[in-house]
Amino acid sequence: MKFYEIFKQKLNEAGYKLTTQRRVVFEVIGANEGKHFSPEEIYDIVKVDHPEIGLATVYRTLKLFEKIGIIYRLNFNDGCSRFEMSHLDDESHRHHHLVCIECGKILEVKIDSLQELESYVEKEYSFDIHNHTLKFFGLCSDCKKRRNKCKKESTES
Amino acid sequence: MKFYEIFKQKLNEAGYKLTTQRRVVFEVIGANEGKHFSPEEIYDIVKVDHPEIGLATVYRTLKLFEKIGIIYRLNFNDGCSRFEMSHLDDESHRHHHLVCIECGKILEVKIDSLQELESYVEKEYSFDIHNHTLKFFGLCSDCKKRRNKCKKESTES
DNA sequence: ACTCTTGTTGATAATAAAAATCAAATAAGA
DNA sequence: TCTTATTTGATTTTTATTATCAACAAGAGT
Ligand SMILES: [Zn+2]
Ligand SMILES: [Zn+2]
Ligand SMILES: [Zn+2]
Ligand SMILES: [Zn+2]
Repeated sequence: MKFYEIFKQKLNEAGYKLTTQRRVVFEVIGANEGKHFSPEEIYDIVKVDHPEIGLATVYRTLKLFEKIGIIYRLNFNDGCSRFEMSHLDDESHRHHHLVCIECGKILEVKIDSLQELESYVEKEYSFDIHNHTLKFFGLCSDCKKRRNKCKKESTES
Repeated sequence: MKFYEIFKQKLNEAGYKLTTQRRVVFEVIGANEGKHFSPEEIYDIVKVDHPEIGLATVYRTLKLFEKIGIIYRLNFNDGCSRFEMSHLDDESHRHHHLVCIECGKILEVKIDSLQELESYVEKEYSFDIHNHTLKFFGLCSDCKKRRNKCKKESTES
């Protein structure tokens, strides 16, 4: 798969080193499409073949991957962040999530409308929609201006 | 406003008492439409007129309000839950949020499309969309069945 | 208004996710 | 290989949220 090449490239572009720990975490997430792992869950999988890797490193790595656009951070209101690979080679594949308020099961939806989507989902997945949430992440006009003016003292967050 | 009457009714229907603490928290949220307060922020406002009310009560009350549908819990990935009044008398008013990834500012969007919405937002708000998240909350087919069969031993979560 | 019962509260301790610390280890370029 | 800035593992710290529990108060019935 070429995901790995893109991953290495993104790391490099951002000025980060390719370490064993980062490669291993990347592989765990990449090998589990459709899953939405928490840091602890990823840590448990990583430990099997690499017991020397620490939990703190998993947290750090996930934060870094999110920052450089390798993964998405998801929130299902279950007390922790969850992560999935971002579709590096096809950004249009961004999918939506169905969260069961009873059993917590998470289903993925591969289409991108909303009005149609709701009725489609209710029928096709036999899912009773109680609520939905839509968020946009981006830059407001103020920050676009500010970002253009002062590109100098850009330090890490 | 009739919000308060609906609030009292919902509390009553669910078998909860109307306490001073609950009334005060309700008033703080109701008097701040367009805001998205964290528990701590609500606590700070509540304290001004009611220093006897404790933080734990604010957390408990918010959780209760969410459960009976008085408020929505929002997540902007800033380390805490945030809350806003649900539109009790007009459910169709559910709005969407613009979250600036730089300054954290939150803007509200009052329309309900998505494809049109994206281009509308980019122009009208001069906002660069980097990402969006859509979640549906509801019941999957399995749980609908299960819920129909065993409505007996329904205890609190 | 008084009582009784049960839900509720305030103060505090307990949890748990995530971040910070820091000496030791290591990737990557010369 | 050597150098050096980056990264890591183990651990502690931080902080949002929940649990605990005795004291308290809402609301139904008298
Ligand atoms: Zn997904
Ligand atoms: Zn379910
Ligand atoms: Zn809002
Ligand atoms: Zn901004």
